Amino acid sequence: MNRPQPIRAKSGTNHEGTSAHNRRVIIEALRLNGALSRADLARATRLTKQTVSNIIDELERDGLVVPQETVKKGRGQPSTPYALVPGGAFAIGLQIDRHVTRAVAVDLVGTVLLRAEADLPADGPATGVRVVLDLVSGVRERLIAMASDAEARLVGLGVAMPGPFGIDGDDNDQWMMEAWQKFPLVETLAAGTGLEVGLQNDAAACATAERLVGAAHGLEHAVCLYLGYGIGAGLILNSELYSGANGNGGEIGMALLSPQDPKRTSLEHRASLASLYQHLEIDPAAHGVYDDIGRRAEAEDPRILDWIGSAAADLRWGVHLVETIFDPQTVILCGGAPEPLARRLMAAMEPLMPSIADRPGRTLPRLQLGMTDPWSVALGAAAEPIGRAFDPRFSAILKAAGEEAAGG
Amino acid sequence: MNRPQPIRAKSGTNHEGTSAHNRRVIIEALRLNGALSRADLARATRLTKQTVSNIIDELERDGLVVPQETVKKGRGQPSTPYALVPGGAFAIGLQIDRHVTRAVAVDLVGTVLLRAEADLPADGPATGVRVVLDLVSGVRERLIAMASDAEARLVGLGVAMPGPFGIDGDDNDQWMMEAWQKFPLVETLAAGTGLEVGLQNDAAACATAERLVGAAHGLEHAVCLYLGYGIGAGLILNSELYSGANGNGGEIGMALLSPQDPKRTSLEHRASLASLYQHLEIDPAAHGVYDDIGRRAEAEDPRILDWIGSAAADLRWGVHLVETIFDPQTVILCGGAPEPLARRLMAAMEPLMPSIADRPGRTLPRLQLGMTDPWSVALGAAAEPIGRAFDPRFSAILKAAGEEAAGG
DNA sequence: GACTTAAGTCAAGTCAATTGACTTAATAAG
DNA sequence: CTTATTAAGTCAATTGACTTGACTTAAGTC
Repeated sequence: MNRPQPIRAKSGTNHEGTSAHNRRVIIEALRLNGALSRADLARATRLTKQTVSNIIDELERDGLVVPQETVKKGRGQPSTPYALVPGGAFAIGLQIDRHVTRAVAVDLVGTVLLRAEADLPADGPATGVRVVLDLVSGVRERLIAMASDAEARLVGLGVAMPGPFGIDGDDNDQWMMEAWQKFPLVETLAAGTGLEVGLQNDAAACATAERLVGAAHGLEHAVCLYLGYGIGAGLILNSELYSGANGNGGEIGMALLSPQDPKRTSLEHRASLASLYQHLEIDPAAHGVYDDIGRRAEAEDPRILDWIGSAAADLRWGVHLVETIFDPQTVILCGGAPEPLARRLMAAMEPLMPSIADRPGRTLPRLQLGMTDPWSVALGAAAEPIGRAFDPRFSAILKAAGEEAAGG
Repeated sequence: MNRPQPIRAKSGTNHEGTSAHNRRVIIEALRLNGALSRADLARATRLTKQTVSNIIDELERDGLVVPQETVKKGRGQPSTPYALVPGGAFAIGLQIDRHVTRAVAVDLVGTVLLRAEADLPADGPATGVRVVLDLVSGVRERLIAMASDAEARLVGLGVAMPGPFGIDGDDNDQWMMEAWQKFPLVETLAAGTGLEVGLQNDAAACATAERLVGAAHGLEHAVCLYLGYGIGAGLILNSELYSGANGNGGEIGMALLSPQDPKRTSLEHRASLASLYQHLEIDPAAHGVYDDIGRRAEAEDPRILDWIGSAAADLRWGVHLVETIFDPQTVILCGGAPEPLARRLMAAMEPLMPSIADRPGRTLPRLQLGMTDPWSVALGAAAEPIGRAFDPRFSAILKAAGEEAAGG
C-alpha cells in the first residue's frame, strides 16, 4: 500500500440508517409531546402517514408504544394517540463517588425503579470493582424480578464518575479517584456484565438526567452547572451532550479564576462542596455530612451563609461566563448539593450579572434549579444508554464500525 | 384543534437524505485526503463499491470530480483516483466591517479567486446596503466572466459581521455596527441577489475559514480565538460550527474578567485591536492604521510590546479557559491582526498556563497560529455556503421545512 | 340525509443501497 | 512465459424503506 495513514472520512448511510433515524424521531416526539396520533406524528416529522403507520405498528409489536383511547377532536375520523410504554426499555446507571457507589435502574421514560448503594473500599478499584459489579448485578436481578422481560429490554449500563479523564493528577488523591479514572472501567464492566457500557463525568451525567426528565427536557442548548464535591458543567449543545475531544468538556472546576492571580485559585477551590467542607472544617468522609449541611443550610447557619455568599459571587460569574461563551437557552444549577443549600445558593446568585443572555423576549429563566438529589448522577448515568438507544442523533444514522463494507 | 402548541419533533428522513449524505461524505473524504479511488472511498465510508461507483459517476457528470492518472499500487487492477474539481462550485463571501466592506469569490476547494473592497458610508445600512449589494454584484459579474458556468454553480452568499446579534447595544455605536446588526440584512441580500444567504459573526467566519482550508481542516474540535477590532471565539465542535441558541456562541469579548472586579473589565477591553488603538492613542478610523501597527510590531515599538505583554497575559488565560471548557484538539489564534503582531503576541503567550489540555501524547500543539489576513473573515463568510452545500451534517439528512409531508 | 373533513389503510411504485457474479489488469510464482 | 493471485471496478438482479394515490372509516356540519 502506498498510503501509510488511514483515510479520514465519515461513514455513509443506507436504508437501515434511515429507518433507525425515523424510529428514533418518533420515539422522541412521543417523549417530548406525550401521546400523539399517527397523523400528528406524520405532520411533525414530515414523514408520510404511511411511513409513520408502519413504524408505529413496528414499535407496537416491539412493545415500545401502546394505543390510547381514541380522541374525537372535530370533524373526521377520531385519532388514536400512541404513548410510550415505560417498560419498553430499561437501563442501569452506576455512580462511582468518592466513598460510595450507587446504582439505579430506570425505564424508557426515565422513572427510577430501583436504587442501591454501597460503600467503596479505600483501596480504589483493586477491590472496588468487585463491589460495583455486585451492586450492578444486584440491581439487575431485582429488575428482572420486577419485570420478567427486563433482561431482553436492558439497553445498557451507564457509568458516571468524577473527571477529568486521561490526565495526570495533582498527587492529592485521597479518594482514590485517580486510580478509578485510570482503571479500564468500561472494558471491565462490559466484560463483567455483557452490557454496553458508557462513561461520563458527574456533570455530564447530571446534564443527561436533566435532558431526559428534567429542566433541559426538549431544549437544544442548555448548560448544567453541577455543584457536587467538585464543580463541573454538563453541556447540552444541539440537543446532545457535548464531551469534547477527550471526554473532558465542561470540566470547569480546574478553571483558574483570574489571569493575574498568582495563587492560581481554581473555581473548584471556591465553589464546591469540598470548599464548603473546608470552610466548615468538617471531615467530608464522615457519615451524615450531606444531611448535616442540608440541615445547617435550612437553619441558616451563619458560617454556611458566609460560604454561600462567596460561592454565589463566583458562580454568578460562572453563569455569566457560560452564557457569554455558549449562548444557551438556559442555565441549570443542579447536582449533589442538598436542596436547602442549593436553593439558598441560587437565591444568593441573583441578581445575575448582565450578559448576552439578558435579551428581550426570553421565555425561559436565565438560571433555574435542576435536580438536587444525591441520586441524580446515577440517574444521569442510566439516562445515557437510554439516549444512546433511542434518541435521534447523527451518529445513529451512520454505518457503524462493525458493519463492514461488502459488495464484491 | 385541541393542541394549542405546535408539536416539537425532529424531521424524519428518506432516500434523498441518505443519498445526499453519502454524496457529502464522499466529497468530504476527497477534500480531506486528496484524490481517492472508488475502492478506497468504499472502504473509508463503509459504503459498497457499487454505491460509491454510482455516486462518483454522478459527481463526475455534475462536474464536481475528475479522474486522475491511474495508479498501480501492487497486484490487482490499477485504481483510478478521483479528485475534486475546484471549479465545481463557487460561493461569494461578504464581510461588513466597521468602515469597510470586503467581498471575495471562492471555489469548491476554498481558493480565493477574486477580492473587492469598498468603504462603508458613515450612516450605516441606510446607504450602505447599496454599497454592499454593488460590491457583491461586481464580484459576481467578474466571477462569471472568469468561468461561464459559475452562475449555475454559485451555491450561496455568506455574510460575516461583528456580533452580537439581537442584543440592545451599549449606546456607543460609533461604527453604526448596531444599526447593521438590527438591519434585516439576510433578507435584503437574499432578495437583492437571489442567492441563499447565511450570516455569521467575525469569529465564527474565521473558524469556518480555518475549517475549510486552514489549521482546523479535518479537526473535530477546535477553538479559534479571533483577535480583530473586537475579540471572539469561533467554535468547531463535532466538526461543525457551533453558534448557540441565538447565533451568539463564542462572543467572549463581553466576558468580564473577574468575579470581583468592580470596574467590570471585559476581555475585549484588554485584548483586542480596539484596546491596542486606545493604548497607542491612534484613531482606528484613520487610513493605513492596519499596516502601521504591523510595521510598528515588526520594529518592536516599545508601546506595542507593552500592549502585547498585557494582552498576552489575558489571552493566555483565555486559552486556559477555552481548553478547560471545551477540551478541544487545538486552539487557533487567528483573525484580523497583522501577522507580525499576531506572531509576537503568540510568542508572548508562551508558556501557556497548565490545563487539562496539557496531556501526555498530544500530537497537535495546544496553540497555533491560523490565518492572519484582513481577508480571512471574508473567506470564512464564503466558506459557509460551501460547507452548507457540501459538508456532511445532521441537518442535511433531515427533510427540510419546505418539503411537506404528503401521502393522502 | 347528504356533504365535508380528517384519520388511517391498501397495494403498487420508486429510489437508492446491496448482493454476487463477472471482467479487467496488474504483480508474483514457478 | 505461463499460470495463479490479488485488487479495482462493472453488471444485473434484489431488497428495504419511503412514497403515492386511491380507498375506507368515522366524525361533524349544513
